[in-house]
Amino acid sequence: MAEPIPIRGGDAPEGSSRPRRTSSGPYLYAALRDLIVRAELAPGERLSETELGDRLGVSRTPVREALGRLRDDRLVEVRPQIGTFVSRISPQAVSDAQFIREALECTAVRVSAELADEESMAQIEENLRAQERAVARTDIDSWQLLDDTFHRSLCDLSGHPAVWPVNERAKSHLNRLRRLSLTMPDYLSTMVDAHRAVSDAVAIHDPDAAEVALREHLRAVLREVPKIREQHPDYFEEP
Amino acid sequence: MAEPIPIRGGDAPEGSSRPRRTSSGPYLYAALRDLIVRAELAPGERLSETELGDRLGVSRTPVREALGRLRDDRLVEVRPQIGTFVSRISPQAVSDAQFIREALECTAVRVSAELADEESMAQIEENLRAQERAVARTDIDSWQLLDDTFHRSLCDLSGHPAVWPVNERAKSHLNRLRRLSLTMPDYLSTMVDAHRAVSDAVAIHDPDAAEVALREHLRAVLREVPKIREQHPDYFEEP
DNA sequence: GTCCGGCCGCTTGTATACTAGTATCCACTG
DNA sequence: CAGTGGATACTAGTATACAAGCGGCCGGAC
Repeated sequence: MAEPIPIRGGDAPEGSSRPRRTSSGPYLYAALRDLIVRAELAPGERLSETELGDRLGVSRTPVREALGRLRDDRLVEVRPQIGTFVSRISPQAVSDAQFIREALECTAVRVSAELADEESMAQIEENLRAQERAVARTDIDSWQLLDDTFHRSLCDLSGHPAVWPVNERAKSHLNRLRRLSLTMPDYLSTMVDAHRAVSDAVAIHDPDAAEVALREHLRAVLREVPKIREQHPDYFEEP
Repeated sequence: MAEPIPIRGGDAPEGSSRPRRTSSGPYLYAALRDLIVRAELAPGERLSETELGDRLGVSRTPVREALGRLRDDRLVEVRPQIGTFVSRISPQAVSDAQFIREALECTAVRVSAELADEESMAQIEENLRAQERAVARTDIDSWQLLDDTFHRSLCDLSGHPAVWPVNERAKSHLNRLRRLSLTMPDYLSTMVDAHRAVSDAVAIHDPDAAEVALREHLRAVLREVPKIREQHPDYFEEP
């Protein structure tokens, strides 16, 4: 790994005086999680608290705070006196994450289908059009952000804002898989079609159809697992 | 609050040499969460990292680790340069927690109803009998532990061990409510009856009945909210 | 050549020192 | 007497020093 600070999206723009009074923990957590999900920190890779601190321009303390949260997410494994390692992809963890995501999002979308109002649906429609534009120019990064916003909007529509953060933390394992499978050609447009199916069902206040469409869509990622495992066998756990 | 270490279940029994090499963070987290759920640390109460460290016999560092996790759970609110406070009960947070719990446990119990085997059901049956004994002698503490085990067993039966930790973290807000409402007389036996209804439905592999029974059971706690709010108005948020 | 043992460098966990920002209280001013 | 400004005693965030354990490496013995 290189030396400087490879944090995505640019680091603190406001001057170089690093010592803010607001905790940098959440920032580091998001940055490291993103690096892990993008496999820029590869599964199995060893992480050094001191080295991460140096590269990120902070001391071990906030780094440890971020690593602690990543450990709660099971994205890293901390072995005392030995080291901290990026978790390998565990089929069980992926299955569990899928279960949690389906349970939360599908339950939420049922409520959302009942509560959906014109304004929210207009926003979601706008998001869908932006997805189509991103797909047209094969802009995977933009699409992935829009995808996240889409799912989050549907979830928030249920009126339970605390659900998404929980879902997002559980979802990391799936994101990591998806990140490795996004090379497929027709993958993106298929996804957008599925999104529109869910959106349409919500718009006409049909909870059953929305749930079915969403569940089907969510399971698409799982079907990529065997291919990915074949491409990157060292990214997976032994058993 | 008193001076010494009021940690429930006794503190480290092995000698007094505190500096183990295994992190005490999870231990402190569980201990503090328990104190908050039991309202021994009252909603709105100010927590001092230094004082907690002194009372628990550790320095600020592991205390901060535990408080960070509690902050993720929204059980404490950290205001930089001001202080750390036990979160007041937020109706929105309770509603969100209820949503998450219903989504996870009800989805899990459907799978569990399909997978249930003789041995697991025998264990659950044993747990139910223990619950009845605990209720018979009005042993609330024991019952609450058994109740937790019951729900966890049903959840784990689904074959997704990672679900319960997520559910448990989200569930804290509900536990705090329940802790305040457990004074009701017939409450306990009603609960055990509801448990048995769920268990029976799972035993005969009836996902629909199991889900309905569980959902109904889970919503029982919510009905206590108005009473509790009347008894402890200062435990709740302003709006 | 092979195997065993001790040293050394690394790791995480913990304690402590330091920084900067907030609120409170009290003295001083109008 | 009322109101305001500043010293002060806190707070959390961060950096750093220290403790203790594990693993690899190297040298020596057989």
